[in-house]
Amino acid sequence: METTKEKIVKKSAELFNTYGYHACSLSHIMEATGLKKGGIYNHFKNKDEIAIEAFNYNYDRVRARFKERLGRVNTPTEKLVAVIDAFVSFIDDPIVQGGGCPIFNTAMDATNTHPMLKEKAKAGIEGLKKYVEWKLMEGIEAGEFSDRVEVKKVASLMVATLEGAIVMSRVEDNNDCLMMASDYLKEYLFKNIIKH
Amino acid sequence: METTKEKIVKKSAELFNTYGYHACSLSHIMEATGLKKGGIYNHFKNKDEIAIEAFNYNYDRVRARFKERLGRVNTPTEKLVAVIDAFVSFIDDPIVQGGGCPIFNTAMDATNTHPMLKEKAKAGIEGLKKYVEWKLMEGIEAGEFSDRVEVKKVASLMVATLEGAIVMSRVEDNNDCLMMASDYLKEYLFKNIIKH
DNA sequence: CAACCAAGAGACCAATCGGTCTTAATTCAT
DNA sequence: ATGAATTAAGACCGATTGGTCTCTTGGTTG
Repeated sequence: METTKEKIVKKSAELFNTYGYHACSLSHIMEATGLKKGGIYNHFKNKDEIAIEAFNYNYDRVRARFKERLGRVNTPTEKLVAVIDAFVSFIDDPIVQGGGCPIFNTAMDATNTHPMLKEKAKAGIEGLKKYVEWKLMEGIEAGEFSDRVEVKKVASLMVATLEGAIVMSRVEDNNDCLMMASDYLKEYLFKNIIKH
Repeated sequence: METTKEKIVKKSAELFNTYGYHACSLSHIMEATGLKKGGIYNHFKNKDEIAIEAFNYNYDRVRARFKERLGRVNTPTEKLVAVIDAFVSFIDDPIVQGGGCPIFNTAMDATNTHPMLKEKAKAGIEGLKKYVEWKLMEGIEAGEFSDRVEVKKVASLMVATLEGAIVMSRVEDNNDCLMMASDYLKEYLFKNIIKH
């Protein structure tokens, strides 16, 4: 069974990701959880604390999604393709509910307005990049990828492209942009990363 | 001389771009303009109207930036490179003040919270893509670019990559990500778009 | 010079914000 | 079974939100 606190974190995580920190008020959280002020502030000392835990929850979910997808496949090439597909999967994630990538959303929402949250988002994006870098390195070490691959550059590019495409697909109300980015990156992968 | 209304629009445009619609209150606008409520609501009927005009102002500035940069060069190849450089220039634009691309920012800020503004941002991003598509077509017609270039796909990819990289550079407090994206896209341009 | 008019100050408003605290009810341990 | 501790309700708080309205002021025009 899910505790009350877990329910608050989960619902808030959805709300913060959909509307952003500043557009999501305590009344929204109260309505979504069916609780009143007392029931919420019994578990958290303020809104910031909810936001932080909500971000952690979302971040853990993102990581879990990657882990799950990468667990299904074996070779470095398959794993990199799975990374791309994991990003794509955020567009119609039933939990994320058309909200896009929670890490990137938080980054944008908090950059100039919420230092604590911004640092968390920054670390999150850094984590995402490291994850891709790691998979690239594995491929190089396994001899499957060219050792001339600029690991940091490619990882940075992949994350930027996919995150940008997620946002664009969201604002355009269709998946075209994200699918094109995904196709393109896979093409790039086979042409420029994988040894032949 | 700048009218009071122009001053309000300009200052608000900066504030909205830096903090987002929901994190920017009328008090912020009052402080930035040195005006009181009466002075502001004498020119606008509500906050939304200010936001819309501020967006238009920012959008016009983005377009002007592109036009200016593209006006300096002549060949299709140079023009495409100039498009990339124009995107890059948003990272340290003195007016944008580390706020990134106003169109993309508005898109993220408004997508699930402000339908009117979202539509404007959507149209703005569409406009950006069309602009790049246009420059690609010019290059193809001039015989300078390969006619096998998938115009829509490349334009979408370029915008997504650069916009994503701008956000990432902003949250990481350095230009690395954006510069890598810029380098990469230029490389891609010379390898896969330009005829040899 | 007088009349007028647009511009801006700032008091005022209801609604909402995040947050506190008391109180009632429930659960838990003894 | 009883006492203690946890849980949530909801009244309440000051600050701030977007927005209205009245009044003063400074310039323009007849």
